[in-house]
Amino acid sequence: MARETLIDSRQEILRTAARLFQQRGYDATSMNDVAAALKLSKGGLYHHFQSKDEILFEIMNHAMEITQERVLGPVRTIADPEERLRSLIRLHIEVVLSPRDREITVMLHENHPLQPALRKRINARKKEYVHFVEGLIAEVQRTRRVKGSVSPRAAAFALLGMINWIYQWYKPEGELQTHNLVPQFTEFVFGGILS
Amino acid sequence: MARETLIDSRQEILRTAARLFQQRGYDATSMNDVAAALKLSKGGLYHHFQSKDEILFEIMNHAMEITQERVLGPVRTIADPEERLRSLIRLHIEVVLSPRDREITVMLHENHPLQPALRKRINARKKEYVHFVEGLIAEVQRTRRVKGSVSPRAAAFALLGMINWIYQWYKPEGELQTHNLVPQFTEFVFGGILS
DNA sequence: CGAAAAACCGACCGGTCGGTCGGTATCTGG
DNA sequence: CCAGATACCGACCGACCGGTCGGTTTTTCG
Repeated sequence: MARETLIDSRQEILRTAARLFQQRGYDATSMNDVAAALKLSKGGLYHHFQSKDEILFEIMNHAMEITQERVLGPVRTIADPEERLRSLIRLHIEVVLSPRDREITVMLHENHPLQPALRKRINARKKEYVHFVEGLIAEVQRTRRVKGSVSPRAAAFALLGMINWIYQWYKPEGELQTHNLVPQFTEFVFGGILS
Repeated sequence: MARETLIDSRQEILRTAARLFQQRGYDATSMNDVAAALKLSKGGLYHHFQSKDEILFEIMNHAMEITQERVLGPVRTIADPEERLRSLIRLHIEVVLSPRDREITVMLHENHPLQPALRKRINARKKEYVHFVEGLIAEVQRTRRVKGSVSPRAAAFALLGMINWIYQWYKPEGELQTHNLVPQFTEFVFGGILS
């Protein structure tokens, strides 16, 4: 079972690294820190990954896969466009706030440290997602026969901005929590502050 | 004019440092980089600032002052609440996108590197701003007699998120530019995607 | 003009960083 | 049980980082 354990090790390293990167930031976290948190030496850590860059890239890639599986996947099965958008908002918020998935926050925050070649690959996947949201919004507007003073593109960026920014201010012990954040942000998207 | 030139020097250093921090990130920019960009030696740079921390803190402080002067100041003179909010949205977007004010982007992105004591002071000023927006939204909802399914607090975070996130995707050469971004985001805030 | 103050230089310091490498322990399949 | 592969260790490397300091140039102003 060499193959399996190697994959498992890599996954566990990525999980721990993602946690540390989110807590202290990528640059402020040394490979020694990551190794120590795994009760490993730095040399041992380099047995599994070639570079710090590779770890960050894999974390971000994993984050995109999580988005694919936990947001896009479920959402695509929903027929009604409006319900599809509502679900996307809820699932996206849940993924951003999930304490299990620190990869997402790392992906949202740490683009700079990635070397250009790898960053381009991540950005390409991000663009796909924006396009999906844009198309979904356009579909909702069409079915509702909206005159559409807000272009789907601008609306998509606005929607993703308000959700992706959550990690900057969210405190689990605060008054705004997942269960009341989701309905309120959903209402905001559909009707603004005057709904 | 010793006093004046010293202040000017500091301001110029802050401007250059902010530019570099925004382009390469705070951690990836060394004090040598900053000094070189100013045609200065590292020793000469340390004649004006005690530490890299201090520079980052001053940049962020400056960013808050810019917000105060260019957004809150003008906005306060407007009597009508709805018009006040519309102006705030426009001015805030313009400040985020202004190529002159890189301090804003640095403040938005680089909270982690700041040492806790200084970070708390910046966060306090940020909170004030959120409160102001929250109050303004509440006022608009009151004058419009909205039943208010979206709390002013959630709406304020949504509004600030969609605007503060702009720096993550905005490209000056893209199809979405300041002049069409402002009206569309404004519409989005007041009426969501169905307006 | 001249002296004090401000601005600046560049060599240097301790420390840490990402990454390497030769060797050892541990595990696995025959 | 043994041999080969895998996992891991820990000492080490060169580079660079933030920051210091003694000395030199430039500016200011009486």
